[in-house]
Order: sequence, then C-alpha cells, then structure tokens
Amino acid sequence: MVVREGFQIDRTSTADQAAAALRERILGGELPPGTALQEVSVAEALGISRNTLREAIRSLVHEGLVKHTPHRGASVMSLGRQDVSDIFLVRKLLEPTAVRKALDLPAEDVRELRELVEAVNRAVDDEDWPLAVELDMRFHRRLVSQHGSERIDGLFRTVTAELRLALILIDRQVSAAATARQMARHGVVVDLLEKGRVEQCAEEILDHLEQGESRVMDAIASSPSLDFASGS
Amino acid sequence: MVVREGFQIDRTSTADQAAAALRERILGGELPPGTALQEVSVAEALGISRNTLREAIRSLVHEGLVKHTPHRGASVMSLGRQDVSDIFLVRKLLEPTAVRKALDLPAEDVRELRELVEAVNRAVDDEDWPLAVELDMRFHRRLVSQHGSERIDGLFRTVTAELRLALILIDRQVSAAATARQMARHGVVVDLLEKGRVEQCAEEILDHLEQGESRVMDAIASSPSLDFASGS
DNA sequence: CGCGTTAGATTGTTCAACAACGCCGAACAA
DNA sequence: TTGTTCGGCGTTGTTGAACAATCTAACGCG
Repeated sequence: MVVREGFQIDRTSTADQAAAALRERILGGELPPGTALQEVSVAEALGISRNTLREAIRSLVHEGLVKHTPHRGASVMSLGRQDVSDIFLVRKLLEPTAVRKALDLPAEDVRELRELVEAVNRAVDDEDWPLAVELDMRFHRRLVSQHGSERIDGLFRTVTAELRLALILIDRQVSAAATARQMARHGVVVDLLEKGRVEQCAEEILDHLEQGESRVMDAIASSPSLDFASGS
Repeated sequence: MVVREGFQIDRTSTADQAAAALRERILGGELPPGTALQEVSVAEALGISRNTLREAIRSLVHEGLVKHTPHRGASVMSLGRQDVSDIFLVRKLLEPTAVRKALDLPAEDVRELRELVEAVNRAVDDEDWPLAVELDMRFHRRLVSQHGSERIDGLFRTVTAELRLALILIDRQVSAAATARQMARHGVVVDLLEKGRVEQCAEEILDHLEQGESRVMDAIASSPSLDFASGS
C-alpha cells in the first residue's frame, strides 16, 4: 500500500488502481457477468479499505461495467439484447461517420491502421482470441479517433468495454472460421480508406457491424444468462 | 439525513443527493468555474461526511463538471477553447444525424417538440435567460433522443451540462437580440422536420450550431478566465 | 535576490462503529 | 397447504476520527 514499486513513483490514487484492477479482472473473464461484488470480501482481496473500494466501484458503475442496486450491492453488469442493440447503435453511428471524416488521411495514420490489422491477423492465426479481440477493438478505436473528439473517444471506449462483457461469455462458442473471416475484412477497410473511396468504406464498416451485431445477438440468445438481467 | 420528507420515502443515497445539490449549485451559477471545492468545508456545508462527499465528487468528475487534481483537490471545471470546440464537435455529429433518423416522425413527437419551442420563445420574451437556456437544451436533447440510444443520450446530456458551464459566464455578456434571433430558429427546424425536408433541416441545425459555437468562442475570448485552465 | 527548509493546511486512506435495509426462515393464522 | 407477520442476520450506507502523504507558502539564510 505504501510501497513504491521499482523506481517510478505512484502518481495514481489507490481507488483508481483498485478500479483498474477490477476492470482488468472483469474484462479478463474472471468475475463473469452477474458476479456479486461484496464490499468486505473484495476490499480484503484487493488489500484496500471498504471506503476506497466504494469509490472504485462508483467509477466502474459510471463506466457501465458494474451495476449497482441500492442496499443490494454491486455486481458485474450483464448485458441483455437491449444493451447490445444500443451499443451497436452507437458504433453504427460513430464508425462510418469517422471514416467519412478520414478523407485525405495522413500516410502515418494509414500505416498505423495497417499495423493494427496485421497484428489482429497474427493474433487470429495464433488463435489467441483475447488478444485478437483486444486488438480488434483498438483498431476500431483508432478509426473513431478520426472524429478528433476526446468525448467521442471516451464514449466509444466505454462502449467497447461494455461489449467485451458480452464477448467473454461467447468467446469460445463462436466458430474460429467465422471470426477469422470477420477480422479479415479490416484489411479491406484500410484499402478503401487509402484509395479515398470513403463512401464505400463506410458501407463496408456498416455491414461489418451488422454482422457483428447479429453474431453477438445469436450468441446471447443461446446463452444461459438471462436477458432481463440488465434491469427493467 | 434520517428524516423522511413528507410521505414519500427517500430512495436515493445521500451521496447522490449531495451530487445533485452540487450539480444544481454549479449549473445555477453559484460555484462559478474555478471554484475550489474543499472537502471539509463543502461537506460541512452540505451536512454530510467527508467520505460521502468524496463519492459525490467522483460522480461529478465523471460528468465533467468537476476537475480533480491529485493531492490538490477538486474544483469546478472551467472550459477552454479546446473543450468548447470538442463539445460542439459532438453536437455537430449528434444533432444533424438525429434529424436524419427522424424521418416519418410520429405526430406526437412533433407536437412535443413544438411545445418546447413555444416554451423557449415564452422564456425569451420574459427575458428569463436561465430558463431559456434550460429549455433550449431540453429541445436539443429531445432531438438527439431520436437516435433511440440511452448511451448517446447520456453523452449528450453530459455535454450540454458542460456547455452550460461556459454559458453561465457569458449569460449576460451576450446581447438579448442575438439570443432571441438564435432561439427563433428552432421553429424553422420543427417546420422542416414536419414537412420531411430532412436534409435541409440538418443543414439548418448545423448552421445553428456553427453560429452558437462562434458566439461562445467569442465570449470566451473576451472573458477574464484562462483558456488553458482545463489542463494540458 | 534566489533558494532550501520547515510548518501548516489539505488531501488520501484506513478503521471502527452504528443505522438502514434486504433476505430468509420460523411461527402462526386461515 | 397457503399466506402473512415477525425477528434475526448479513450487507450496505454513512459517519467521525485518526494518521500518512503531499502541496503551499512563509521564513530564514547565503
């Protein structure tokens, strides 16, 4: 708690560290959706005080990763159809418009995107799914950053984080082939972008998203988790 | 604290109540941008514990109304050019696209919008500026809600709240005539919307926003507040 | 005048206690 | 059996005090 790790000093509050730790555990698949977060036990497990944990949890609630019911405690958010639909609504608005703003994209940005695509492909080849998902989302984040707005980036970041909540449940339900085919389309997007065929690129992304949405929806439908879990 | 007001029971945590109280004071103009929020004094003023206040403040930080610097405390956020630009970037993305989605708008929604426009006009006639701003933003919120996404509504809500942070500084700097002319355009928007001239309506809104942005920018330029106050 | 040092104030975090509330089972009545 | 009421028990909500870590500003010194 008071220890300095290595050489670099700490500069982040323990509450934020705790939030980060929980976020990692949630997005990593330990603490699956629906898991209750009991204050005393979690605080003890993280080695922090109950009050500090409370602050951390409040952050995660704002990020949409944790659901809080008064006097009933906090639990890892579990998404229903409605949430997934909402999330993809956001993506279908943000990503195509981002591409449209990416006309005359600097060469450096194109290179960066291409590197991400290759990284994703490598991860898919290695069948390292968690990494593939992580890189995939980083790619999309990079696209959305073309809007040039912190706030939009923020929304997109939380939205992708929430989506991962759904993805961890279905990671292995989904066939490898379908995933690979899906990921391969990123290359097409960058190609179109480089050639300035913006409108066509937007179409491509939209279709990409539609497919992604229906795949997640299907997976949720065949999942044991409740649909109405996310609250009325 | 433990008292039940009237008959209806409380159902909201004191931290949330405190956050709401602070939000109101901030948006209302007491606690102008830059005001330091000392934990002990504020907690005492609100009649709550320091720990509870901390939770409230963390909420406001997430909403963008309060800025927090480690070991230096929290203060009411003060927006710079960059923030205003960012906020209008978001609005210029969200509002025109919302209108485009509002094709074949139900009659009831149109009526609701029209009522809001009239309410705004009434407030302008009465020169009740705080109310006018409030209603103006409610009108825009209603537009954005056409996206049909909770999360987009959430982003827009925080963004408009932040904008009010800038507006309270310039409320009275701005000429009444210009404000009135600006607000009057809402009627045009609804008219176009009702006639289904969606594209033209989007243009109208975009122009409306451009004008609003430059007006806020001008006001900030001639304001004593620092531009770089929002942090690097 | 510049600069390190120290003292005071403020924030970060913990701990222990109590109040308020939800959950669950036992006792009881219909 | 079914339904209701009543406590007990565990958890959350909130408080107050305490200490550690850090920032700020005034002071004194060269």
